[in-house]
Amino acid sequence: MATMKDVAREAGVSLSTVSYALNGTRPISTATRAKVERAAEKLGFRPNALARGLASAKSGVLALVLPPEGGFTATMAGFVRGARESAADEGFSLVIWPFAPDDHQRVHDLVHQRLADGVIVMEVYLDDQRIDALEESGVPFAMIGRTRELANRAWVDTDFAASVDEAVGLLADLGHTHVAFLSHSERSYQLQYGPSVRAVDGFADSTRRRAIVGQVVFAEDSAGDGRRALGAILDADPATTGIVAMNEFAAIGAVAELGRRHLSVPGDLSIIGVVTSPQVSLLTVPELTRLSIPAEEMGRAAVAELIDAMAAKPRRDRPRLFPCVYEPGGSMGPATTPPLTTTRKGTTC
Amino acid sequence: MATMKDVAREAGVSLSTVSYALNGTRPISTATRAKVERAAEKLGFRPNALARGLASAKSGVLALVLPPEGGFTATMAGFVRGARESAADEGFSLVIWPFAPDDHQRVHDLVHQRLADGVIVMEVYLDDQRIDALEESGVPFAMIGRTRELANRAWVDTDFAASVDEAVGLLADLGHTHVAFLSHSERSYQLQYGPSVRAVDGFADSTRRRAIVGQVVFAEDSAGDGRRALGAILDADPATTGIVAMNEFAAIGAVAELGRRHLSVPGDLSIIGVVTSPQVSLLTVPELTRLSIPAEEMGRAAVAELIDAMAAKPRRDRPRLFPCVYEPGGSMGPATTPPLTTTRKGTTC
DNA sequence: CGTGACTGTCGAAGCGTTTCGACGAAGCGT
DNA sequence: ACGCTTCGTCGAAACGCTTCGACAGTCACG
Repeated sequence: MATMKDVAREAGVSLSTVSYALNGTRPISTATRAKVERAAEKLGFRPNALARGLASAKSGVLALVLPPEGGFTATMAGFVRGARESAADEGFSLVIWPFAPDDHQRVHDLVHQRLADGVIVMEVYLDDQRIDALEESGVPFAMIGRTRELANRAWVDTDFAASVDEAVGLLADLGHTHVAFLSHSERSYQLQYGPSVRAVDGFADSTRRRAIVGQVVFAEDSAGDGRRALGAILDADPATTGIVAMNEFAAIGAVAELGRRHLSVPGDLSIIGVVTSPQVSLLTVPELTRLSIPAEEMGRAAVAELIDAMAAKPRRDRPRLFPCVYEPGGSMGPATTPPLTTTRKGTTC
Repeated sequence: MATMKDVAREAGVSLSTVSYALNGTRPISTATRAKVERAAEKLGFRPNALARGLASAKSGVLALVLPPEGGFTATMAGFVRGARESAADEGFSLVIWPFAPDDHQRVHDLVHQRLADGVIVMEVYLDDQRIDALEESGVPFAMIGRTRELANRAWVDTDFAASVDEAVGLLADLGHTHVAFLSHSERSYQLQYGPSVRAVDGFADSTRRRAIVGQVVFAEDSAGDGRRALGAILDADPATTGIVAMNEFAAIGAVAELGRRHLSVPGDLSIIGVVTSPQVSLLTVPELTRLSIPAEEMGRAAVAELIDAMAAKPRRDRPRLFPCVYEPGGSMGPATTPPLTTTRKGTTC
């Protein structure tokens, strides 16, 4: 491994000149810079990140904290891609730290060991002690998602209310008047998981404004519970012709259950996924019509917010609330009139 | 941030003594060690990882290289959990680097910048230039998966042949004589993606030995193509009563298609997943009976292999080929005799 | 009681960068 | 032709830790 000293000798200049030439920290004549660059190239010089970090008190690394439990969805992969790209543009490298949500101690440690200059935190709850802890210990951070209190915190988030409202609107335009919302678990709502709360509340609001008969059904993230949930929906309101599904795993079960009941999608019932990852929609037939999270864009934005926060300069004004993107599938159609209540009754029992 | 100098002053000993006391690098009297530890505790001392890394020429970090495309499955999450755990036991922290498979240049750079002492690489192909490149540039690494040539490389892998054979055996024991293998895409096979090749070849071998009529069907990783594949299977051999499914996404479609054809699982057809992640089996009803990858265990083993490789000491002897673990679901039953050829014919057209 | 082998501790020299202050050499206006 | 900036470069001091060599004490042994 060649060091800067080697480069300096090779180029016939001093150590500091090499540093200035390579980083552009101070003006250097074109001739000298060329010499230095040639020498560095020739020796295959790679700056030692540790030494650089030690001297400059910054590591050039941004960390994305991700709970290692329960896999990571295509959406998260999108965040990562976007964040990595944008971090690279700004001269940072992005790493992922696999920590459980409540492991803020470890995050704190690693940051204070200078293994990262700032962190991006995902899966944020409305009231999140992790965030409080990070803030208190002075770790620069940005959230994907947001806490209830936002005072000066850096964040980006999906616009759940708008997305759910758009989904309800699309169904309404097709003549649906009885619509159900297939939510994540009731537990996630009670724990004040931001997306759950905001989407459920947004749905209630949207249906009220649009004078649509709405119901919310909670389900675990599994196909099995999706089947059960579908039964619950039809039992509660047999006139239901549209489903807005945020719980994509349950949605798969719901579609399967419709098939079992000889109800067709979208002939008898329309389903639209909201805040879903594109990949999961491939797991139903027909492919789910959906409003997907603009994950890469959000990842990029999160890095921008973080960098502004680290610089402690006032944030540049840019969007941080992202509406979902409409992606057509085959699961939406006009409402059946009159609702096939009889057929359903027949198959339900 | 307190430094070691502060701790030394507080404890009334020299800098080096603090280092020895905290790291156990040299014998230190119990009294002194206690003093130092108390001082460190009182000041909330955290060693600066960069300085430590710079001085000792090791960073204390292991990196898991993971392609950020296409999400990451519950299986990968398992690798990460296991690897993290075992890394922590050995005094390393584990980070994830989101790099495309062919980005070995970046891996090389980061390692030579001393941002990690070694890397674990996943998703290895039988002939993999990435691995060649890593080896050539002297980066200590271990593979989850394995190349064709293994000369002295560190690896752990799933025992595909054994797992597929076990699945075939389970079906055979239930009386199934016509069994299909639902594989990943033909492209992955042609590109010599290790798991695809080993599983397909293993299936051919197993059916031959067991005198079972076997067929291999390739499918893309989507439910839609799984439906198509199911049709292809029944067209090619209407007597098929068992399916060994390695392609879990396609398996979901296949199950759905069976439902559409009024064929029941496991009444008419049995399906067993092999080398699957537990999570996906929740996406079918009935839940898929499966042989799952012992992901956490493999993650742990990979770290052990890597650490041996870094130390350049001969590897301790331990298993590195892991059979899958049987997890009962509801998708296996005795073979129907005689096969319901007629029913099938009726619904197929 | 001297000798050698440990023990426990210290001081200092790195590790490979960044960055501050200094200092000649030009270039400018007057 | 004179001082005054500005430009380009250098030397040296950090950054916070590890680790080598040295050196007093201790202890057991013959």
